[in-house]
Amino acid sequence: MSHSRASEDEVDRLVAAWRQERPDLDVSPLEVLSRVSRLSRHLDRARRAAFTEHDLESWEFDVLTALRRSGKPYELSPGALLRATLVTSGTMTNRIDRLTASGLVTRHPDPEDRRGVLVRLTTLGLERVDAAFVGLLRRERELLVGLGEREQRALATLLHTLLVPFDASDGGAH
Amino acid sequence: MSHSRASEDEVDRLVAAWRQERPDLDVSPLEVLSRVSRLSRHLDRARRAAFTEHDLESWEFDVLTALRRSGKPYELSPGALLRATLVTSGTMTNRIDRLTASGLVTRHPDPEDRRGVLVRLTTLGLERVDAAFVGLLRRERELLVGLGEREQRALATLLHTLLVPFDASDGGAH
DNA sequence: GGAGAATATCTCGACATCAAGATAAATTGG
DNA sequence: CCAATTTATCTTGATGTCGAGATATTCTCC
Repeated sequence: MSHSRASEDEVDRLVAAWRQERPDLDVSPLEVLSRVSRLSRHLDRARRAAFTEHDLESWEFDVLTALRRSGKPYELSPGALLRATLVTSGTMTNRIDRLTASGLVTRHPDPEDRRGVLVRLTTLGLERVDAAFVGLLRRERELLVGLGEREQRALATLLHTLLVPFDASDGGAH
Repeated sequence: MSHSRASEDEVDRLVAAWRQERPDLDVSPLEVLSRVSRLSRHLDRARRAAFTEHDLESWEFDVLTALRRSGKPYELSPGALLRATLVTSGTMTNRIDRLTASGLVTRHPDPEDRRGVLVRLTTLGLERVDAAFVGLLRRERELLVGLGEREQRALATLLHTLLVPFDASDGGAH
């Protein structure tokens, strides 16, 4: 059985080059993980393009969606937000500052913990993130046209397996 | 047939939350693409940790490996390097400057094009990148233990399909 | 109930990246 | 063979992120 591929991607070339230069090494892990990295890189660009239509930066979208999907009253602590977005606390403080300045979120003291703060989506923030999310899904669907429904599910499952060890434990970056 | 999953990853939680909040939307693209992004993020961290053992930063490794796998005389133009690493030209200039300062590469005029420059790996650079590459492969293999050989190939093929549209066309970022 | 550890957030300085534009050389067409 | 365009690299300024440490509050447990 031959699994002929329509054409090469950059990782095919990269792996072929390594096999030439280091035939003593098994570079097969790159077939998976270099593709993940490179695809993520391309995705970032596509996402950025999708968001400019809605006057949002990628980092803004990441924070706003975390709040949006938490449900009413669209409110989370900075700590919860940094765990959701995989950035450090200093970065999150900065992001919240800027989102506050542009009127998309507000900061409130946590009534149950005086160390804490709660970040809440404003009406404007809610509108923006909902619009941008619909646009993002449309673009993402386009990126996936090469795969059938069954293949998409298979891919999701395989990625899931790789992700569990990371997400099951704590998550780092504080 | 039931494909029961051992446990949840963060994307399972994220998708479930969206289905609760926006049952009108089909968020299935996230099952694939959010996993790609998050996995890439975790990978970056793992790679960073692997490289510190060899006194290298991730960005240094990216440039040095591109040179390494190009074969003797381990020499590429800045333009070729930026296409290989998906960064902009300003970034690449900066990287080459710093790699030159730390003695891992040298810059030479291109004998065939006086606009051009060739970046060449030094002996030190070659040693470092070879050592780091072996270390990286070891770590990456550990990250893939959850998948059998057959599954890894399937995953690579599916990712390949998504990647081709990006890599077949030009690649952007100049 | 008090000392010490843990937690939550913020501050600040260093730094890598990007985007846009500058410079220089090569290529193309008339 | 010259002008216009394209290509290759570098420069510059703005910005987002990280990492380490500061501050304030809560938790643990003796």
